[in-house]
Amino acid sequence: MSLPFKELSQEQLIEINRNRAEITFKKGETIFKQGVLAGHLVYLKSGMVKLYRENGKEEFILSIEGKGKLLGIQSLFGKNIYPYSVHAYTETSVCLHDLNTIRSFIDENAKFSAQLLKQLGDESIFLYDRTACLTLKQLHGRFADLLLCLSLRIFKKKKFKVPISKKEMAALTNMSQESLSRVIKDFIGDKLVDIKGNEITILNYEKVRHLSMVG
Amino acid sequence: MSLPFKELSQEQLIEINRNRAEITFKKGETIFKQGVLAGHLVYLKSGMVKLYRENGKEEFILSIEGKGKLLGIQSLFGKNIYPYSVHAYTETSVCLHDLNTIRSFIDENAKFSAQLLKQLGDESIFLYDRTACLTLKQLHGRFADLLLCLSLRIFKKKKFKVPISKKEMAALTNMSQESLSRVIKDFIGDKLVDIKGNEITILNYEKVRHLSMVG
DNA sequence: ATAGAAATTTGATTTAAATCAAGAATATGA
DNA sequence: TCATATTCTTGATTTAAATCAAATTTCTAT
Repeated sequence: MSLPFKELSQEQLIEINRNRAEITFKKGETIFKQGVLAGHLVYLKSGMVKLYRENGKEEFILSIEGKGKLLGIQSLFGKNIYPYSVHAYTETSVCLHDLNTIRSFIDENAKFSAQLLKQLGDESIFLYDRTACLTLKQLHGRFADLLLCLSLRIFKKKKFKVPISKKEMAALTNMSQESLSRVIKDFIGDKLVDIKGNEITILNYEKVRHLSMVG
Repeated sequence: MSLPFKELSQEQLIEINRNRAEITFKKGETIFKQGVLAGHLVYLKSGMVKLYRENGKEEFILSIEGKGKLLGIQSLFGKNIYPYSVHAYTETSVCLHDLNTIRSFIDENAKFSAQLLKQLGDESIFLYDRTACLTLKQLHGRFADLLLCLSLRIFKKKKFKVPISKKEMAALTNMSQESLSRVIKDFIGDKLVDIKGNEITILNYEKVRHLSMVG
């Protein structure tokens, strides 16, 4: 259960259970699409997704998210549309919570509101760092950041299977596929990581973190 | 008065007036600094500021803001420190609102909370676009975006005096000073803008907008 | 297992933009 | 006012990374 929901009363929990739907998306499916009227707050129960912004034919990946993330808080008030699209990298289970029910909880339960504010605030701060990373760092620093994100934020392990292609990793770090290939070659050569198929093992956190720092 | 404050009751308005301070910062002063314990929500009454993130010796400008902006919402819950620094480009008047008073309003007034959530949500969406702009567009597109931002968001005029140096504009658009010089030369040559000293006039919105679109 | 397709790697070339270096313009101050 | 510093512009050069092109590996389906 996500933090905001921990603040709900018994009755509110009953209410929310009445107004929720559990859905499983298959790998590759779109969970929701930017610009569509927002009807639900989406809680990620399991799986891995990307949030991305579509401008014309270009797509810009905002973040990757896993279990526990709450999507769509931005659409509660103001323009009632989803500000980004969400794509399932893997099979992904979600709970859909009716936005009107959520709004009624904000009316009734200040601690719930406070937790939503905290989630949104944390999201902003995360995005500050991601933006700074993408604009100030160069190839090796950006890839180091991706490794740290996958290892620390998503999988919470030093060895993990990534469900995404190299092409997708290149998009995430905002570089070309070919550049990513070369960066990975360097990382393996320097014994920072081991990559076998889609399994990544981080061999030297210190050096990866250092590269992330210096850019 | 900022939108969230419009939702306050008579008593809450009295309460907030008891717990606020009006301060004027001089050009060049720091309004608050990233990492410092956050004590206030800061309302910009007038002036122009930049929000920037400091990582080591590098600085990354998140946004420029003017009259009406509410700063520090991210620090209400969770880590109680300011996530960015704020620098006054011009003389700037602010109202400082004690964070504990604000927190008590969230307890009491759901509409106030809703407005804060809206502000934070809008901020996220703004940042999505800024990040996409800085990473996907090239020099001319980024400068076009700066012009639109200054003209539409900050000054709300097509002719305005910018209180910042070219060097600062270069930092804002994440390019070198020299590149900015060349871009400006092109813009003037193509009659998109007229620049006399620190006074900018947008001559052709259509073309500026087009450059912003195509990158 | 094998052909064909798709993804990935590698090397060569190009390109956008940074840096370097010098000169011009503007501001500052005794 | 003139001298000095600072900011800004312009051209030449370098550099990081993209693109292009081809080869290699991996995946897929018959």
